[in-house]
Amino acid sequence: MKNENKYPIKAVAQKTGLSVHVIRAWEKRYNAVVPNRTETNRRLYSESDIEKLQILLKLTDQGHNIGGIANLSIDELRDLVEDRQEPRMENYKVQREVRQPTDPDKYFTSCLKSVYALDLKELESTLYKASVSFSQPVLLDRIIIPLITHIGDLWKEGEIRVYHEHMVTASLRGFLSNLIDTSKNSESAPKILATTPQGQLHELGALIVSAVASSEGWNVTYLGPNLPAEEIVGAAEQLNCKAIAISIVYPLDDYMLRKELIKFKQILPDNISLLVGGKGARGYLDVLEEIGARVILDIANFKKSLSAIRENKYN
DNA sequence: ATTCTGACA
DNA sequence: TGTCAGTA
Repeated sequence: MKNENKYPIKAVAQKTGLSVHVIRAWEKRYNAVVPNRTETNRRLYSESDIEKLQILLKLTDQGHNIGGIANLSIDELRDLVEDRQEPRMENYKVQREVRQPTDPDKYFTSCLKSVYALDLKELESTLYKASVSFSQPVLLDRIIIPLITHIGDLWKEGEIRVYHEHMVTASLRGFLSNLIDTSKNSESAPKILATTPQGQLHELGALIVSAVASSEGWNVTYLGPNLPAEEIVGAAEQLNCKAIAISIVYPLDDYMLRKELIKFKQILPDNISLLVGGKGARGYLDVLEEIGARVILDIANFKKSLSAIRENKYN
């Protein structure tokens, strides 16, 4: 009857928001959480292990040093968390309930259900709830991006209809643009343009890019999908952008798109970086190399390119 | 494919 | 805290 050790370290990382490295480091350095092991030496965490890690994260976010609190018991840690604005109020009941459903996976699943049901209201309301429950990185990495890539896969396999994708697009366009302009304030922030090239109607990838760039501190202008190269470059020049991000989904070998991409080589000023991402980008590696574009294969990659561009003053 | 340890930035 | 190497 010992079924308490269910979670491999990656699952724990996802549920807590800590990286697997930090989880191991806290164990090695402070014995914060010392899980059981499998016969092959892999860590297996219990529910209470996870709960302790969640509380530790909360406390370190509040300014506590991990070294000072790592050895405390779960109960002692709980006490530290509760003393806040209204220390002697009896809302500890409420606190318990709010803490439990804090799993991004649940929101992701719920969003997906809404898509199948074509329930736009439900989808938007779930997204909204998620946006107030999680930090922007968690929201993007654990809910929005998985949702979009999942929808993309389903669409490619013919599991869903065009109108499903349109619904998600419509809903996320509004939602993400909120996310984007609430955080773009600084005049000094580097500017980036996000769009899809002519012929590319699927804008979800460009929306992700916009959201990620925004969360990385860029001033994002989202132009919507299906724009000719001249227009994209023109807008980027007028806005004085350091970078242009375009997203390509399909097909993998579109002659018109190749032509369109080559135009960039002629009209793109060399002080503007061109970033090209999306599942479809792989089909155009040769052209992209020729026009000097950076190919973006995943979000982590994209973030790195963004900071690289920001560093190099001359791009 | 995932995780583990240890070294290093 | 992140990343890389070399294993199991």
